[in-house]
Amino acid sequence: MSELETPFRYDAAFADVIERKWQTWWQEHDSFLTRNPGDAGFDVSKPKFYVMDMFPYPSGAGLHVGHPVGYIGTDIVARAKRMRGFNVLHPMGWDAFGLPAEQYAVQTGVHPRHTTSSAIETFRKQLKRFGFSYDWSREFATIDPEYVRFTQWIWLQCWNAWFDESTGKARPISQLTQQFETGTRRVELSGNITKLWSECNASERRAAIDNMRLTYLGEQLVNWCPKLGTVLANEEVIDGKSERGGFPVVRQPLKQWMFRITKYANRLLDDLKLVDWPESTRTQQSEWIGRSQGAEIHFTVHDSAGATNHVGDATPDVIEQLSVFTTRPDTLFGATYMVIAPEHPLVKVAIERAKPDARKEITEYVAAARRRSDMERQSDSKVKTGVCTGLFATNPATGANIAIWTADYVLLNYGTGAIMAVPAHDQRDYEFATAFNLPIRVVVLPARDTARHGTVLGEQNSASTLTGGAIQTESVYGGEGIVCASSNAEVSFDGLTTAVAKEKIIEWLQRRGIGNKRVNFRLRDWLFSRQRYWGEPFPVVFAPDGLPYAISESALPVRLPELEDFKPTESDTPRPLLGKAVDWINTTAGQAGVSSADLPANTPVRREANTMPNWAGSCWYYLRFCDPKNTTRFVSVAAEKYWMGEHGVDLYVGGSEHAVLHLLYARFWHKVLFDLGHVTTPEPFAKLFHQGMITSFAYQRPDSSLAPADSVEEISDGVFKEKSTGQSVKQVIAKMSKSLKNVVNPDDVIANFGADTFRLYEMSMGPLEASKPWNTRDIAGSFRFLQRAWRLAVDERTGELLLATRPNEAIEKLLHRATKKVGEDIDRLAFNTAIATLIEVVNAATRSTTLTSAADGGLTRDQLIRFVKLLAPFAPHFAEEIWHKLGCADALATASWPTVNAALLVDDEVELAVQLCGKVKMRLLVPSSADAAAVERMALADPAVIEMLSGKKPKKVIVVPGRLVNIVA
RNA sequence: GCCGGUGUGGCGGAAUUGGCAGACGCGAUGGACUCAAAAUCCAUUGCCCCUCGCGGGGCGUGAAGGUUCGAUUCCUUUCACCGGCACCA
Repeated sequence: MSELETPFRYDAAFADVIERKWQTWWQEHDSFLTRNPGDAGFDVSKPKFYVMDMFPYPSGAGLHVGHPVGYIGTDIVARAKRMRGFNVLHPMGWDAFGLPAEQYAVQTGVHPRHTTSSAIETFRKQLKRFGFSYDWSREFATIDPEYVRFTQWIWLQCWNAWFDESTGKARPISQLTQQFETGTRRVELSGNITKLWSECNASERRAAIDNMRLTYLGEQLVNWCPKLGTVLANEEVIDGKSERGGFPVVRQPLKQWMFRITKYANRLLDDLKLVDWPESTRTQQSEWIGRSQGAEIHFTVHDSAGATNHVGDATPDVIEQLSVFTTRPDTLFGATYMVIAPEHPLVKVAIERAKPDARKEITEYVAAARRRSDMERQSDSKVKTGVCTGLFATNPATGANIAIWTADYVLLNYGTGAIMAVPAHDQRDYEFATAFNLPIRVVVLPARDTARHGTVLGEQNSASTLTGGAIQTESVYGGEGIVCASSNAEVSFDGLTTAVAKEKIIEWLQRRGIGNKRVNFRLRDWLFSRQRYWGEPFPVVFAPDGLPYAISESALPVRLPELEDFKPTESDTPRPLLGKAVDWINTTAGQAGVSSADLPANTPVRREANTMPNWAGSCWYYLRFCDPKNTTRFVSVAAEKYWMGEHGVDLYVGGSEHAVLHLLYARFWHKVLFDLGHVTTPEPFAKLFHQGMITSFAYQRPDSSLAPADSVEEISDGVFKEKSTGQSVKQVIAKMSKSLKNVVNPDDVIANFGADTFRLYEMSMGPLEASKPWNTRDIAGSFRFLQRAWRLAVDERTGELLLATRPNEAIEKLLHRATKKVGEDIDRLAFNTAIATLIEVVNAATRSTTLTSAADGGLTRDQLIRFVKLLAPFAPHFAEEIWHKLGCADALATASWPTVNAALLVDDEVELAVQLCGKVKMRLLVPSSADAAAVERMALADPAVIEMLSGKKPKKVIVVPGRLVNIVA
């Protein structure tokens, strides 16, 4: 009945109609088509703004309410920037290679291409329903052959480049060859031998070059599951068994492509200061890179525990050298034993030399350590395990004979895979030493305890009393201080501060030729091979001699072969799935596209059967968006220069889970491209922002297990009971998950309220960066706001505009304030407060309107135009509908943002709080022009203030103009 | 264990640079309109106390201290929750 009376009411069905109408209209009018420099209609005079989302991996499950959070945020920014006169690049695409599609193919036989393209269809359709202002003409997926072609091209750029340490930059391999040929650089062979290029044979020359390329073949341990026939990620391995199926997993070496990202460690670290990123993300990256300064020290290893207590005394049989990296060379005199990683080559030597019992013990320990995943080895930090190798080393400072142990708390891939253990000054070494009764020697005293002397402590950690004073060793002193007990016949470092001692000891080590200064990074080279089907093939083949040859650029892209069956085969040795494509693997150099200058065309070759990881496609997609249709270059020079500008992408929004890997890998590729002159900015992303997670309510039972949302009912406000048992449960916040039945589908929400309401709701939930619980009950607030705004502007009975004939002064002021506030809030991505401001405008204007005299209240035509512009970035369909009702023919998208009249931002009078000793007692109206002295006079003259003071003399009066007066009496 | 983050009404949150704590929304309560309901509009809504009422007072931003005329904001200690993760030598 009411629907008959108000056919133009803003309800879900009406929202659906206008939203689809304007989405079609925008598409037909190319409203969001972005022109590149050189295109017809490109406006050179406008500044650029490149705002981008982290593109999604389209999963079969479709969009989740968490996906749009960031997309709505960037869309608001994109729309506001357009209205402020920027050329805006706002693209969307698909990260489309990935494991889920391949696993689905294993189960069903459906080709990943089909799974992926139907998931893309779903995602695109769902995203389009939100009315995002993407330039859909730039859409692409990382699986598109033209995109793969340039992903492979970038890999070839790395193949054809080397890192020149002298300039700290990548350069083309041709320049390296030139240096060799002219003799400016000698060829380094193993064992510190160098040769001239002319003295080298062909294979030495080839090795010299291959050893310098940014991408190289390296042997790496992988978690191979013979039964599943696949390599597993660390997280997929539990207790040495596969997560799926519980089959045994072995760590096996495998030759794979690597990137020399470590060459860029310094630049990746230093350039973090060039970008406007969240501090926490920059910290995470810099900790991941993990630069630490210290020394490398070489110890001599022998297999006798023979007494060699003095420097230069008896020289036992020296077997090997053992190098360690330490950040605390100043504690060398305190090194009372050494530990090597179970995978360290020296362990093999120890096993060979050990007696049968010991040999068994060591072998078993190493085997056990190898079975444990990295995660496991690193998580239980309390219990230290290890075995003595039977080998000994000489501490070069004390001359002492110290035992070499192996323990899994030392990792092979950090530093040299070996440490000198200083139990008095390192927590882990201390725990290990006390567990195995190893000696502890104090060599650093906190600065204020310099009167004490250090010496070798007893075996136990219990307060060891020493001559000259007690040094408590229940607590390890890991800080800096004053060196003690650090003298030998040659030198003394006693009394020096930690910083000075470090320098002096390194000098001494260098003089003796047994150590040097070294910077170490935690960052490791990037393993870039996967034994999967659904990834980019490498543009490389192997000749009969086993050496790799690059496929020439003109032969790109290398396409994946068709496969019928995606099931991996059981195997004891790791092998890539693509090995099944026998006909594809075996080809000739000519067919594969290797230049005949490198290999004769009829040479039989084998294709690389590994594929690239998921990261490859996401490493450079922001560049492709600048010029996605280019068939001759990965991006045109002009488009890259214009859209990337001086600092790169102006705003990049995505989840903080990508804080390290994706964002570090993309920076690395970008820097390589920068060094080779293909891009113009040193960094890809100027400003980064992480949107928060959308969580959901979950219900916790008294035993803290969680009950599915659909099994719980709300008895009264905030009181929940489980339906089946009647047990009361507590409402808590949890991640959305299928098992908890608390996943919200955005399609349902849009069907019930419309896309504009959805956008407003997600943006008003709280700060964009915060994680927030979805609460369906609250959506009504955003919906009612739009309904109220609609009624303010439009007669629900007739559909005609309701316009005031004269402006209300208070509303005019409010509108100017709102214009300023909304603009500023969009700039700082504070959309929740911007929306609150818009609500205030509507509420104020609504209140001044009575139902019968519309013409006197509400907004004037001019005010409504401005209001609709402010609302447009948030609720674009709604705004566009009213905009066109107002008689405007062009798209609201490019209308100009309203200007603020500064004069209307100030009031004649302001209300100040009057405080007595910091407590608000009353309020006082003063002219806003009054200065501090005048305000003080007025306040003290106010009768209420005089009464409040009751004769007391004010000691001090603080006036904060426009805010408050504080009288201290 | 370490690092990072967050704690503000019944709920989501606001307070941008040390200056009136609780904007805005949800929920709740009362009223108007209606035969009635929905919708809408109006009012109230941090907690506690005094008061028939008008009013008035106290407490209050996880907890305890500190700095300051003044602290949600700065400092110290501490608790809880969330996220990440390394035994990094």
